[in-house]
Amino acid sequence: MTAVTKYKTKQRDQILDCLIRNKDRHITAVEIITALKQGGNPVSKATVYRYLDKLVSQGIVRKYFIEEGKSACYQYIAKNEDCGEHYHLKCIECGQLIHVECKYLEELDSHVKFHHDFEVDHSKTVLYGCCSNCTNES
Amino acid sequence: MTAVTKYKTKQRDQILDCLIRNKDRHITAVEIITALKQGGNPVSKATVYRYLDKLVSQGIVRKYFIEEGKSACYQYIAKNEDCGEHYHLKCIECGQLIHVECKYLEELDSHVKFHHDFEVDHSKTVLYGCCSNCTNES
DNA sequence: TTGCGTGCAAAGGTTTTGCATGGCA
DNA sequence: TGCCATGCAAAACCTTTGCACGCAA
Repeated sequence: MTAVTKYKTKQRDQILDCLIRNKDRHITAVEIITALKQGGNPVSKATVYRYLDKLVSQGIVRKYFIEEGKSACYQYIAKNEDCGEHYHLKCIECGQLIHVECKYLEELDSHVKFHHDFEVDHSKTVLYGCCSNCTNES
Repeated sequence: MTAVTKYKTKQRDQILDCLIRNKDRHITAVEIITALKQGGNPVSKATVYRYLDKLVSQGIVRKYFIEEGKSACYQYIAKNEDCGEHYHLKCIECGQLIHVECKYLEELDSHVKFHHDFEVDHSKTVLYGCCSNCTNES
């Protein structure tokens, strides 16, 4: 967490809007850039990357690395959803992010903590795999 | 799984050796290239990447995408250790990768599968957090 | 001898950075 | 007015690919 966003600008509104419009899926930086350009409000690459970084360090947006090391994906986290406390399942196929509120998974934390001496950071941890829809289709 | 390794070459031996020497941690392609160069047995980038791909598709080496989307990490999987079955904990501070063989965590799979209808892919999943050493230091 | 493997260089793609300009507060 | 934000272009990186040559079997 380096600098903090101080100014409100048209570009930042655009970027955040785009993320919110796609809050039910993840989206790459390039997709954001393309979408804004097509929408008639182009924003430069540098600005998009710089702002995304800030949003991530502020916890407003989550960053994923799934596409074979290629490009990072970003997804807006709604403020009222308290994502710090639960686990996330991310479907590799469709990109769906599933929020899981589950006692069993919460116990996982204490298990890992006491038996493996390791403190899990939920904000950075995602269980990758395949959701039921995608499992059935393939 | 595309092509299969047919020839045994000096370069391949070097690469595999390097992976085995570092079997207790993950290592990037660039690190392998550098190590071999410094060891007096340089192997070209292309060869390293191409061979790593093969090793991965043969299941001899595992590929991770953890380092902030930058470069992929590779780690040799000893044949008798069935790494497909266990979880990985990655310390955000020191970068240590911890292999966890644990019944509790194995149960996690079936739990997630039956209760949340989601099939976890171990090869892509890493639990991020802080190991005991780093927790104590900070 | 055959055909896979290697090396080099170039290309491809994503992300970062330097620097001058623009614009919010 | 003072900074921060933006845009552009260039650079930095990692990885892939084309092609000719080398070498294992």
